[in-house]
Amino acid sequence: MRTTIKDIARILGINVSTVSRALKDHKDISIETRSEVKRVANELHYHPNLMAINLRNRRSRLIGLIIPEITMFFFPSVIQGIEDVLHRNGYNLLMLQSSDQLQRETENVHLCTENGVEGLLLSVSRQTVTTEHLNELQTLGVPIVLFDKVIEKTNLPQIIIDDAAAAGQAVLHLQERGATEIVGIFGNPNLSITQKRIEGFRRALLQQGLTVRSDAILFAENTTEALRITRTAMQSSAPPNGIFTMSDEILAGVLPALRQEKIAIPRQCKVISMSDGALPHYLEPLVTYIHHSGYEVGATAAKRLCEWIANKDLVLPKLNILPVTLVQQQST
Amino acid sequence: MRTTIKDIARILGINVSTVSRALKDHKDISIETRSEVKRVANELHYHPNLMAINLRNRRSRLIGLIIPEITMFFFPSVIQGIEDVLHRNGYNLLMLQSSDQLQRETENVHLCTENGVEGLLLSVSRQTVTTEHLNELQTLGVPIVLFDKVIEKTNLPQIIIDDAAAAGQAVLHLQERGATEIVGIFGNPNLSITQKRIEGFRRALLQQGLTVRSDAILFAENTTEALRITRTAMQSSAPPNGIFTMSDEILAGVLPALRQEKIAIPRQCKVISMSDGALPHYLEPLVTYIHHSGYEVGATAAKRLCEWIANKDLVLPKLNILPVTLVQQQST
DNA sequence: TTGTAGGCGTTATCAT
DNA sequence: ATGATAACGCCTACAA
Repeated sequence: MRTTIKDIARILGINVSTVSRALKDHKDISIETRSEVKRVANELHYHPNLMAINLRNRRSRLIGLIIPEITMFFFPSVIQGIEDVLHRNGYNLLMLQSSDQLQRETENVHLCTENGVEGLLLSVSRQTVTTEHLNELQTLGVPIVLFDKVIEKTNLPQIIIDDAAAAGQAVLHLQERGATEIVGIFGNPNLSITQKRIEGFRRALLQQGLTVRSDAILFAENTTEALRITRTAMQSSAPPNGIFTMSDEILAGVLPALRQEKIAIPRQCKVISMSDGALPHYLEPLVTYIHHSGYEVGATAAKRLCEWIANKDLVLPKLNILPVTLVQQQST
Repeated sequence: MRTTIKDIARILGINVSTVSRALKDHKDISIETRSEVKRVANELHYHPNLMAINLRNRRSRLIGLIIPEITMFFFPSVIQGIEDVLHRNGYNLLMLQSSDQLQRETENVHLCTENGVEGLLLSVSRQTVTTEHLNELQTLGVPIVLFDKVIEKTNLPQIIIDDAAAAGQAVLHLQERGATEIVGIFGNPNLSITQKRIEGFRRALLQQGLTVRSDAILFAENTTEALRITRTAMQSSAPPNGIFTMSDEILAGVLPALRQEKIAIPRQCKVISMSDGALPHYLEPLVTYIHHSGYEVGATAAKRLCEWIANKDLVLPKLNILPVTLVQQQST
């Protein structure tokens, strides 16, 4: 049985309200009483019961985080950014995975509602196209901030990078380095980040007067598929001499594929990726990438959320677009 | 204002207890009342308040997870394993990072106590040498399971791999493949996993009659240090022809270092690592590794914890040692 | 079949 | 300076 303020009150022969106040150094309580109370509290290893406090105060100090899946790419640093900021603001993190399923995402939203989270950070699943499942939280006035994998049609604030521009910049760079036949490999096409990166990619191809091959835009749901699809592309009669990958996950398949196909990088084929800057440094050759910081995305999302919670009247800008930078290495 | 059973009761002109029971299909309540209650509950978007329920039931359905840091290696899959199992058992995950600091770890234990977690999964920081800071939770009878980065001197159950054997197996393999001058690169020496891997490494060297070089055991706190230290080793008058790395994090520095030093792998130097099996497949050449599954470690830890919570009298075995397997690739 | 009342641990309000 | 009490939302004997 854990000690409660009742226990302390009983032992000291005083009232619970006195104990409660003494514990938080309320100035009405005499110094002696305060120290007495604290002494006993210490002896009995008293710890306040947050469930009771939260119930009473109608605050949970809990923030929900729902992401598709914790892979080794991108999300670890995002979570770090989130956890750091939340911790500094006195919030705790309720971590939930949707496994890229709308149903699990919806379940998780329920859980957030029921646990009384004060805010939600959400990166949506592949199957999510509306914000309907967020209504219950929104109705309760719980701030929600989307990040990375967001939804277009919504008024919820979003923390993202300029996906289209980043993809465009990549194409430009490939061209400058001499690539003429460029292929882009993208993730799940339902995601808005995929759409935007495709759009930027395609527009850049056109603007640079580059040929838009029939296989210019390829899709891979994971690393394995990326490997397979790349090999196929390289075995075609007219293999590309420039490849853009929209994520580390895809890049991780592309490089081994090129190796298996004995393609010299960058001589026969140049490679550029979007990345948060870890994987490209482990690969051979070192891969040129458009850097977008997962940590920053997470930290910014958390920061905005905290601001919003602190001031419910605050209207966050709908878009918070983080900068990206080109890091040139050996693959281009 | 969120709807409560009171609201529903008032609207229907019945008692809250009736509502409470109707909501959970208590058989005493008439079918009509039940459906009436549910109808209204739905209309008003009723969601039970878990803070209240938990307070009343003295259960939080919350499991605390404290890890040093969410890096891209190992922990993502561990967390996946944990989340999967907990979700299946109806628990939620309170995620906390210690940033490898005992003080933050202790703070986090407090948070767990105050949030009333029903169990704790802990992978300790570099600075943690005793379980003193867990006393408050243990006193309350909250089950604690350690995993991966554990502490030797404790009775708490631990989910680990056979670290010493794994390191030994690695040495054996290096030798079989022809390495004679073997160096091991290890992480923080305070951690028990480091100690055990060193022990297994050293013992295997001796047992195989291999020379134990003065630089046989090197330490690197992170990828960058691993890179630096490897370059230094390779520049020495007698560079090793076999390297064992105890983790992906270190391996990620070693391979680029060998590349920079223009060392041919495996011809001039063979490389083997312990890994959960992602990174070795991205590197060039593909790296041979002793596979230990992060997912299994996480899932097992969570499973054991749930069993223990379900049956407090259960005495978990102190050690739960998961198997490892050798995956040979091109680097040896 | 439904209602009443007490309590989970805490705090805020009002008294004393 | 301290005490009494009600309330946060829910559940459960026990009573009716």
